[in-house]
Amino acid sequence: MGKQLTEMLKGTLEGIVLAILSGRPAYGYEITAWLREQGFSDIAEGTIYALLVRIEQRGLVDVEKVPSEKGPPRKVYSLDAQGREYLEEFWRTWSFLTERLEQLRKGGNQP
Amino acid sequence: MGKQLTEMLKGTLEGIVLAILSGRPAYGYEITAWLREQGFSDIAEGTIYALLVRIEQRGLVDVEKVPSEKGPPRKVYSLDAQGREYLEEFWRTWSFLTERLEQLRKGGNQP
DNA sequence: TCAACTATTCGGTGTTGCTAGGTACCGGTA
DNA sequence: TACCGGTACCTAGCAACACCGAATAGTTGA
Repeated sequence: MGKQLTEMLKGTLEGIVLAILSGRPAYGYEITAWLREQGFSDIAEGTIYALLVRIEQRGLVDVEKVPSEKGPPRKVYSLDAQGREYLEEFWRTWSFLTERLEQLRKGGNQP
Repeated sequence: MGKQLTEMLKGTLEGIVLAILSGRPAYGYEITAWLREQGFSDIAEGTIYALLVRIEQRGLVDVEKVPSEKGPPRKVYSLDAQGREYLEEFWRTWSFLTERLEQLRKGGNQP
């Protein structure tokens, strides 16, 4: 899509990945591939891996190394309690934003 | 709200301001005050001014200096044709994002 | 052996919002 | 007069994030 999406993803991509992990555990390569299928065609692999490192360091996920049949071992991430809490806060913040933008879109903008 | 909102605003704040200007011309101080009323309580003034400079340099807005009764002259910004086009693309990108996130929130996440 | 796929990592870059100041003009008050 | 608060704008330095490009490493099949 372009540069606008890149900037919008700042802050939301983290929530997206956490939301994915709230469904079930997953590893980086898998997440990247899935996102591409969903239309996030130009998401960089490096971006996802860096994000995963970040949320791991913040203690939002548990990690387990699992051998793969076809390649190097996978690092499988799963949401922990703190991650679930953080995800809920993410949804609240997201709702706040979407509500304001919905208002603006409807033309309810009287500054 | 916190750090999550700060990151989310990257990319969307620009659209928000453009959307405001699509309603009617406005100046920085006014926009900041209005956003604070709308719940964006911790938006920094400097952020808005820097953003306005940016969109001006990109040719998305017209600027007019208007004297004020109580203070220095105001710089009143209004959306031009290119800005309107850019705003439409913003809405398309925004729709794309919200649709994916709506899906994820509903639990339609099978990575 | 070489290519292709799987899987992760890393350094450097550009954009963005925040912090924390500063400048300047005006009206009211002590 | 001197000073403060409200109005209005600007700026330099910082941190966080996504992207780019490349490297590394294991497995399978031609």
